[in-house]
Amino acid sequence: MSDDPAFDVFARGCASRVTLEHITGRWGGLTLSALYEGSFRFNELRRRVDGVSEKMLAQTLHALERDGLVHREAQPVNPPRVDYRLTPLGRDVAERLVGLIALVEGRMPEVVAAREAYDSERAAVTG
Amino acid sequence: MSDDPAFDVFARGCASRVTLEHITGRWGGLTLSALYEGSFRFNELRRRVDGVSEKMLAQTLHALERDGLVHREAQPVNPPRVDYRLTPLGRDVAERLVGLIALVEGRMPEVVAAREAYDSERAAVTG
DNA sequence: CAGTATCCTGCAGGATACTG
DNA sequence: CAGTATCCTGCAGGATACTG
Repeated sequence: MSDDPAFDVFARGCASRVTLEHITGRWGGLTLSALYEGSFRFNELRRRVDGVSEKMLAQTLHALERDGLVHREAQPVNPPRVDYRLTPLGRDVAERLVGLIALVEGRMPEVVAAREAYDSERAAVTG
Repeated sequence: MSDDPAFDVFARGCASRVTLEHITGRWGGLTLSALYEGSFRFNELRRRVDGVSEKMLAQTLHALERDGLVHREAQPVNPPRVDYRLTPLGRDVAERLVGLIALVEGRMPEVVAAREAYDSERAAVTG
């Protein structure tokens, strides 16, 4: 469709688009960002990522582990102890994600102002 | 819950988390990345963002416009002509997004290798 | 603790038809 | 062309109970 080498991310079924969805998905980005701050156990992560269910955290961690972004280390003790941390690749990805989050957070005043302008303009038309 | 100023992104209901979801959502990221390459009309965008429906593209563009990331310019001609392009803020955000995509694309060999390792390990246990 | 298994529901999002 | 309106469905993802 295009000779631009980056264009194929827009295609459905593109392998990198799947990975991107794991990274930027509802829980993926939050989980990677949380792990950017250190190594955490399953329930520690659950507490850090507000609103995530057991099921979704497990599913998210599996996907990220499979993609080579997260390393899972299970110690054979009782009760079990499992630690999750970023791989080098995961760290590089998380770094960009954290940068994006910081950018958005820093510019929320602009976003809020834009919303107010947008809403008041619509209100003027409708009302 | 934490004194880390960046920690509140993890909280549900946090305003920046909503914007982040628009940016990284299923169609938001793809749309911003497409617009990073220039200005496009509605149906041009539809063709560029493979798989997006009219409804979802309209909805995505509304959200991004409201957040001040995309500028919509409607010319009062018949048939109508509407062009979408990034605002300065949208450009800054899209730049990071494109960087993230490039990073992931460039390191897909690692991802693929990790998947194979993960799958063969599981197959060894199950089979 | 670190998960898995099951059941269930809301809503994201697709398909289709229509409009200024 | 650039959308909106309606209807409908699959599945993301929550709640709950259970397990090694």
